[in-house]
Amino acid sequence: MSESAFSLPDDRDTVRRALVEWYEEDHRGFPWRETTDPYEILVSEVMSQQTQLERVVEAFDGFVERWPDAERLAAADRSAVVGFWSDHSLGYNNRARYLHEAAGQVMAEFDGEFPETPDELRELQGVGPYTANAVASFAFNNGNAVVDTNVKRVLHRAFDVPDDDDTFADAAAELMPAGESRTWNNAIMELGGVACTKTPACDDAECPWRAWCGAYATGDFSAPDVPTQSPFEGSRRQFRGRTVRVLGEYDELALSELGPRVRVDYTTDGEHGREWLRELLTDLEDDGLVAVDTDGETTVRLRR
DNA sequence: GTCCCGACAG
DNA sequence: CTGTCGGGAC
Repeated sequence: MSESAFSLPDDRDTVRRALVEWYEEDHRGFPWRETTDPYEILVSEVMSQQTQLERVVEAFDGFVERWPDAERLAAADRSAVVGFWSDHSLGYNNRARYLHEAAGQVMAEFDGEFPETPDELRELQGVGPYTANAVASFAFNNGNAVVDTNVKRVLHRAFDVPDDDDTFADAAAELMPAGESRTWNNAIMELGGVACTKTPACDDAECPWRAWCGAYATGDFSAPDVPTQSPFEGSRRQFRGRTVRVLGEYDELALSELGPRVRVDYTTDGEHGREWLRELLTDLEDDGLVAVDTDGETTVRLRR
């Protein structure tokens, strides 16, 4: 934390209070905002990574109903968890595996007692800096300032924080009122989610920071670059996803049965044939999502 | 096409 | 530090 390359308002308490009051006045009522159970919070956070929140709600309710705690998730077959993930179109099937593994870690490494600090939470599979602070905050009110794309956009626009991860972390930490990570992190992400959106809704959402906001003053609402995704249609990602979805419908499938169900132009010796499929399956196997059995005719299933 | 409360492997 | 990981909604 050297020179401050940004300038937060002097009357920080006023700025903070304005946001907290705005949040408490009215905000979206997601189910994970009604609980402080660290397991449920973790589930919601992992689901929310790169997936629209509206789509997470249904999946979240179904998931915690089926696997109500870490103990029962850890005891579940991975195939069931990955199958659920796929059925609910949550994307990134690896995250289902992470969650399953993390539940096992809580049981085995933490004696069934959820870790409460960001550093300990980071030890769980699939939990990075964002998720560690989010769980510590929302479950235990014990986190640091979270920095996600929403927070970056808000800080960049409002207070000219430059597009640099360390600087964002410093600025976010400096702005957060000590000991209020639960409310604060919810509030600043809500701001980014409903007011300081890509197309800003400052007045409609009655943004509480209009009086201090650089972008609101200048009209320059440019935001930090978000890396553009390669097209999904026809991508390897798409075929991985299809493979997992198909395998979720069967106990076990031979390559010749799986291939045509994954892509219509599948022909054993063609451009996208057995060779291509084997390679795809090797990756899925390395990711711990499927199991390939080469005794006799090669068959595939979701990994238990 | 673009976006979405990131994390991990190489 | 860069590429990869799903898929629905707009």
